[in-house]
Amino acid sequence: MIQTARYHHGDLHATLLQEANTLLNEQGIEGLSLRKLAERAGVSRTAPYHHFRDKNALLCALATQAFRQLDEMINSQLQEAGSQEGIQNFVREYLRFATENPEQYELMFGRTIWKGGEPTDELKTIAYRSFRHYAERLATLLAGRLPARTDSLRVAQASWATVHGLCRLLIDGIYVNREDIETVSEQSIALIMAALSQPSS
Amino acid sequence: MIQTARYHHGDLHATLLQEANTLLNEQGIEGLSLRKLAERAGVSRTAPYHHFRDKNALLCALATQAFRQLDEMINSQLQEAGSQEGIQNFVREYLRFATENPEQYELMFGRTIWKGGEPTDELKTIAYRSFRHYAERLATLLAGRLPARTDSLRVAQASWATVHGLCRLLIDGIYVNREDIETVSEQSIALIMAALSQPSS
DNA sequence: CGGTTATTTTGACAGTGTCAAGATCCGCAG
DNA sequence: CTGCGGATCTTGACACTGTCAAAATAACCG
Repeated sequence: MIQTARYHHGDLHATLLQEANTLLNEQGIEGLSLRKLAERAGVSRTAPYHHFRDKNALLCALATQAFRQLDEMINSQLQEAGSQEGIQNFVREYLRFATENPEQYELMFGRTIWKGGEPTDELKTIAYRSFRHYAERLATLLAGRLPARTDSLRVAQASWATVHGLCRLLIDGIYVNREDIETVSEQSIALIMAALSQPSS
Repeated sequence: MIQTARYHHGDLHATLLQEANTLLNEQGIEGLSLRKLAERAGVSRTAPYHHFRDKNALLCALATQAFRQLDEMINSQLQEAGSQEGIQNFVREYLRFATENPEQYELMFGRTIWKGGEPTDELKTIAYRSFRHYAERLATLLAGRLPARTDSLRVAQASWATVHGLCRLLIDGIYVNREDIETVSEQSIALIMAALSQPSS
């Protein structure tokens, strides 16, 4: 895509991203080191530094990719089905995305990027866009059906928190077993749906 | 408590835990290194290894402490107020606990312990106990008011996921700003309450 | 007092991210 | 075609991490 680098290696930039992704999925975020990555790409330890300012930049680029994927999923999922079924399908797809790519999800929403090293502007943009698409969709769905002093943005945040929290519990294996995914997911969906149908004070 | 260690240092075991806690709160989990810790305690780098098998054991002990604190809070919060107000107060207290001690919360529920190094049996026990106390309380509250084929355990997991998810978003600063805590918290509480009042299929 | 044991230290090793300097190679101006 | 500038890559180094082995020290118990 980007026309950089067809010198020694060919296209290190792309190779690094690709190799980093497989390394991430194989060994998790804590097993992803620049030196291992460089070795896999067949270059010296410091070669990646000419394509990414530091490790944080590499991780942000990786997360950006994943968010683009997520954003696509959100859009295609929420575009059709004007009713609440669209939301339900979105939640199911979101959970599938997270549980099938736990390491990517961890990278996207984990503290490594958002607390440790500052997230790139590009990453912040795409990350917020995903949420905004969901929030906007929810807003049109709830239009006029919300009691006074209830912002649809808040509903979007609260419901996202529900799904996000479930993902974290599932991925890290806390309080929710892997085999209970189905049941708990449906219960969480019911939780959100109840709030959408019967918004209380 | 444990009668070990009144030799050279006095009580290294306790000192390490204490100093680790302040170091955790000061610099976060990624700033907590055994060497820094040892230096603060005034001992050599490898001295801690005679009180904790490895870094993971130290972190687990730290998390265990925090969970004991959380469990106490849960019990005192859910004991009184038989109605739903008890739940509401619990959620508010939980959010306060997490946002006031973000590093501890991260340690308790973060991937460092639950994914990276295996959690201690002691930690697993106390961690699950906290959740169980909440689940049991919720069960008596929902007794008889749940539609068939709806397990109260699932409701407990789903609602915990909501609060947990909100904590993560708040702490890591994703999608929810620090200044929106109040509003989003109330919205999340409303979300849970709606589900408790009007449990759908 | 002496020996066993718990505790602490020193030395070392592999691994990490990152910087500084030098080497190498491509593309483009002359 | 030649040579130069800049992009790309490598080597060497530094500080930091967790952890092990072996030696040193101090406490306790008989």
